[in-house]
Amino acid sequence: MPIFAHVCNLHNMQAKPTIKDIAKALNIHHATVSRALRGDSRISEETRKKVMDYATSIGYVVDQNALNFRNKTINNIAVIVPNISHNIFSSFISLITDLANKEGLTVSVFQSKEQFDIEAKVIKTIVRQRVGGVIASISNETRNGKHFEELREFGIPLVFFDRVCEDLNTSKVLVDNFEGTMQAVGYLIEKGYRRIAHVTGQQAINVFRERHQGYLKGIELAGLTYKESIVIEKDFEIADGEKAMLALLNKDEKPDAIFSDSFVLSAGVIKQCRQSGIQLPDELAMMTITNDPYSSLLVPSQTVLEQPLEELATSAFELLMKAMNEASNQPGIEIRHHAFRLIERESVK
Amino acid sequence: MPIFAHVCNLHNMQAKPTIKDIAKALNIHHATVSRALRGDSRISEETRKKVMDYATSIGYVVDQNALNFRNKTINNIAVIVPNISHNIFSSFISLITDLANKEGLTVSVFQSKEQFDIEAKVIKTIVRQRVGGVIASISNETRNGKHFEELREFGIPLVFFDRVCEDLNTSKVLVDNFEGTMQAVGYLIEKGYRRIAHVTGQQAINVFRERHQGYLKGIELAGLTYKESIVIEKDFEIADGEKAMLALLNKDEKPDAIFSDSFVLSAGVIKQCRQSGIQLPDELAMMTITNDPYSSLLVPSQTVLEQPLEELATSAFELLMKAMNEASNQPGIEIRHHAFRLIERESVK
DNA sequence: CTGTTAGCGCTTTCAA
DNA sequence: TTGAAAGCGCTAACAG
Repeated sequence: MPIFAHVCNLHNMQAKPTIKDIAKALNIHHATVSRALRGDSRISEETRKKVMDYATSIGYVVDQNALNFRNKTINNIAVIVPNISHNIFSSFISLITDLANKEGLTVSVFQSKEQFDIEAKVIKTIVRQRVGGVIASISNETRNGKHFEELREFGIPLVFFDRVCEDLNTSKVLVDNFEGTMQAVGYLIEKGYRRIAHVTGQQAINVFRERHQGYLKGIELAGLTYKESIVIEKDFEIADGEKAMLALLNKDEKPDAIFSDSFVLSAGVIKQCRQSGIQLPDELAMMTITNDPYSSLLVPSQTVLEQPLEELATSAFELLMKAMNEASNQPGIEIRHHAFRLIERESVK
Repeated sequence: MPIFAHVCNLHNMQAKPTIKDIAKALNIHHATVSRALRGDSRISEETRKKVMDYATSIGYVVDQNALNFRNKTINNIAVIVPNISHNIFSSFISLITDLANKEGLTVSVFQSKEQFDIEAKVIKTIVRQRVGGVIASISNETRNGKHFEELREFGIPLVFFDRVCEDLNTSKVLVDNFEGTMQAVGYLIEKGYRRIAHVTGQQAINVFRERHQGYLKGIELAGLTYKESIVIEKDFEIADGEKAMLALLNKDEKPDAIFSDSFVLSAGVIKQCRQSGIQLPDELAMMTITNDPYSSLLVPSQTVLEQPLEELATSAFELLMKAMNEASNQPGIEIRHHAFRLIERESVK
């Protein structure tokens, strides 16, 4: 239960000047003030200047809430991610914020903490807020998109990125997980590795399933037999990477390369290798999805498949703007795919 | 110039049910509906149930915008940070988001990108939005808090954290930079280091100035003479850390320990050391402010002064709530200090 | 060029 | 226990 009031009470604050205050002071009608302020061409230059000057002098600032309310317009969007503090999501939010602000939109952030219940609650909040649009990446626990339907009912456009609800007919921004992983596995094989293991996530989530399928395809294409994978079910922590590596080391046949679906997991793998005395990259090669700012600082520096975050954010924002500027009866669904970029470093020899 | 419309046009979307729709369908007055929905005790149980059931059946959701507008209340807060994607800030935002959502408040995020002009623009946007309150950490370029004054004029409470405007009489949440750094330098001296250099930021910003003063005090207390510092003026990048280290190596007397004000800078220092063949930690000890999730993964793992982020976020949020629930004529300013926590790892022997 | 009027969705007096 | 009326700040249609 909230320990503070739900909302900020502004009743006893000094009154902020409104167009009516300006109108009264200048002996004109507040509609005229409104028009002058918005630069309506029919207003005389004289009146316009008078209004502008007075408005500035008393520190008038338009009330965006009243404006939105009156016009049935909304100037903010919501971003829902599993975890705001994870670099990939905070970088994404940073990019979206810049794009949105440039368009006069503000950005509200929400996180599901990888929990379905929180995600559902967040959506309810967003509907109440009547935001203009939503960009979302789903939680690990999410199995279908029913809870997102309410957005559509309220005409709130929705764009998914990266982790998506496949059962929902909305715009989506995706990375070519299957292709990328398959090629990455091919790259490792080309470099001479033969026992490649895959550390991945929930197979119910599109990104991890596609990557695993890409991994299997890559192995199959090369006619190899070794395939081992460790699936981390919950949120990725460093400890999960350690455990995954330990599990792989305890198998009869040990891997000579790891393909990891996350920087955090790779960090754990490295940690475990240090503890187990495995020499990197000599005894074990590593390849990771996502180019974290610190991928190049690990020892050995990590060869990665970089997600083109800027492209993802730009696409997601463009698709959302498209949806927001369209009538709700013209869906205008679009699905965009972006390719990974291979960055070669020391973790693969 | 924006390439999209500034706002989302909802005119041609299906109408969302309002209390009037419910009233009409049930042949009662919309005021009654309003009361029933909010559980007003004067409404008969029969009417209440009828209204509730019908509201649910047609998917009625209160319009928070209209509510805020009508009640002159606001249920969202803004957070301004230099850069959303920097771990310390995204972690902070993550914590604030959780606290705020628990109170029924949403969080809008803004970033200054370390630029004064953007910071000033962001504040104007926030005033227009009439948010309920603001939590901010200032940009490297900010020299005074004049541009924040408008918030006060509009009765919008403001709480600073970490990097603050010292000329502004607002609530602030601070870390004991002077004390912490002084003690950290003492710790290094105790470990036998005698030539400790400081890699820091803009001395106009409270945190960096206080840390540098703490550094100097620590040196002075031990009666040492070596003091070298490199000041990074702009946003911290890995390259800045590299350059700083290079500069220190080119001095006549080389340091035997580095005290770095940022994880990113430390990352650069390590990189440069590798390039210059400096053995860490044997030839050079390192100590860093901020316990990044990856501090322990660097080689050598980094001994750090951890900022108690959770405490900072909790304090900042509490102070903001306090300010939001008070009349604007009762300032209720409070300044809270939090201590660093020393985490010993391998970078100091 | 400017004033009048009405109303967005909701709550809150004041009556009944 | 419910209805009627007013109004938050702003804009837009209509009139002049």
